[in-house]
Amino acid sequence: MSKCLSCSQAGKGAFCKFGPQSRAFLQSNSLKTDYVRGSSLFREGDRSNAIFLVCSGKVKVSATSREGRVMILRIAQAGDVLGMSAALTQGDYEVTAEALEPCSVLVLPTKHLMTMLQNFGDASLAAANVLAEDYRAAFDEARLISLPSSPAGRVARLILDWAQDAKSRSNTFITMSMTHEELASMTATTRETITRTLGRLRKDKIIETHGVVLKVLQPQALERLCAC
Amino acid sequence: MSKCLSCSQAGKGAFCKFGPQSRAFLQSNSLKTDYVRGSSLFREGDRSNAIFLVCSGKVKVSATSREGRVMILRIAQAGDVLGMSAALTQGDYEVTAEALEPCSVLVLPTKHLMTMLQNFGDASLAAANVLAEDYRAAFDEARLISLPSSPAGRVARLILDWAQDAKSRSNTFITMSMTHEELASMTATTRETITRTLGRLRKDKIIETHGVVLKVLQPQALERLCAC
DNA sequence: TCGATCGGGTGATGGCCATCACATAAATCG
DNA sequence: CGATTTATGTGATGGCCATCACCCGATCGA
Repeated sequence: MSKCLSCSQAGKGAFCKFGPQSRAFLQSNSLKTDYVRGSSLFREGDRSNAIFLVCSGKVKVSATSREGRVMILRIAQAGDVLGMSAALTQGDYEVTAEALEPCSVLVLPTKHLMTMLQNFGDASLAAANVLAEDYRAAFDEARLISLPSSPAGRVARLILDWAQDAKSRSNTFITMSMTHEELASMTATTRETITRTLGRLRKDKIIETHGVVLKVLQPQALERLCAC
Repeated sequence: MSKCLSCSQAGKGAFCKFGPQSRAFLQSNSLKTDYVRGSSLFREGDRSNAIFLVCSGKVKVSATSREGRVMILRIAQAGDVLGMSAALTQGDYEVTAEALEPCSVLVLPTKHLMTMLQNFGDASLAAANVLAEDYRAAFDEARLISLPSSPAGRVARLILDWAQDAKSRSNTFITMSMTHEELASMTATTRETITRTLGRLRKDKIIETHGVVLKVLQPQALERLCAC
């Protein structure tokens, strides 16, 4: 299996599986850029001019209200592509992408993206897959927020999603390297509620935490809490 | 300008602007189907086997929790395409699509969709645009629910979105043909809260309603309420 | 025409959680 | 190492809203 252009790993991302032609095109028309922790790849409202292929590091994708309330949509990792929707519709970025750790990113300007999509079939298929993933992420977020009736339920839902994710990597532990503040932004609640909810789950022996490691003791209890 | 295959209007949907070849392919491989009010085009969890091009009528797109809590993602109309994401990823439908009025729909089986995407460039571009729209709808929904801190704020946000939409059609009125129950499902709140919130907005002379017609008197007041 | 159903309006109540305030722990940095 | 920032924990309080209960009017179907 061919390796991803720069992830230097057999990437699972849609843009990691290009054939020789599209790969060469991507390589010669994109610019590898490094971002330090805290810097922005692009910001909500900026005119879109490129797509971003994450090669290493973690990128926080979020949207902000005028009041400063933040909604975290997802955490992108190696293999993920950011800014596709805005590039295709020639509009503004609808979200802000910010490096959570030092990141290495391939930046492909929109005009080259367009050329690539027109000339290489595998590239347009990959683009469609990227969009489908973006859609799923947004849909899952909407579902996470809408369906559970209470903040506590949303936290339970989030933990269950993580557990699912961990299990898919045959891992019994969840490594949660996010602050309570960030968790609050993902579940449309406040930091204090996150602290209290996690505390209560611990007290009730439903979860167990050791530093960043989180273990679910009673999945059914979480299911009951979120009820969705 | 060529007319949409079956909308019989200069459709604005991505699939309404096909060239002669892709149009002919679509026509000969899809099945025009009518749905009565209340019937389902497809249901959440069903195996995806086709995409649906709405030619006339309105279709409610929603997701449901096990408890029966409903999240309405959007109301699709003529020109909209449903089920694209599930078809492309060969997965299950993640939402339920239900006819709100008698609907006429073109049903294109997934295998023919795939053939079409591989053979016609304009079709794959259109598919990408459909996905981008789906993404925006889900994102907007997540944003609507996440960012305003209170149910009342979300209702205000929803009305503002409608006003925006109406203004883009140079219309000073909003025609709101949805029940309070449905509004509640769109804003993650309850019917009673919708009734009370609208009542209060009326009392405060912020909005005015006459039957299904709604008029915004003080947009700034709504902005202040939702604060996003 | 008359139930039956549905959409809408309203009161009472109680719990949850947002907000404010402050205290501690941990990490970062000079 | 001290000092400052960041992350977390916790109490008190009050308001909003989910829930339950009921009523009314309109619409629909037989």
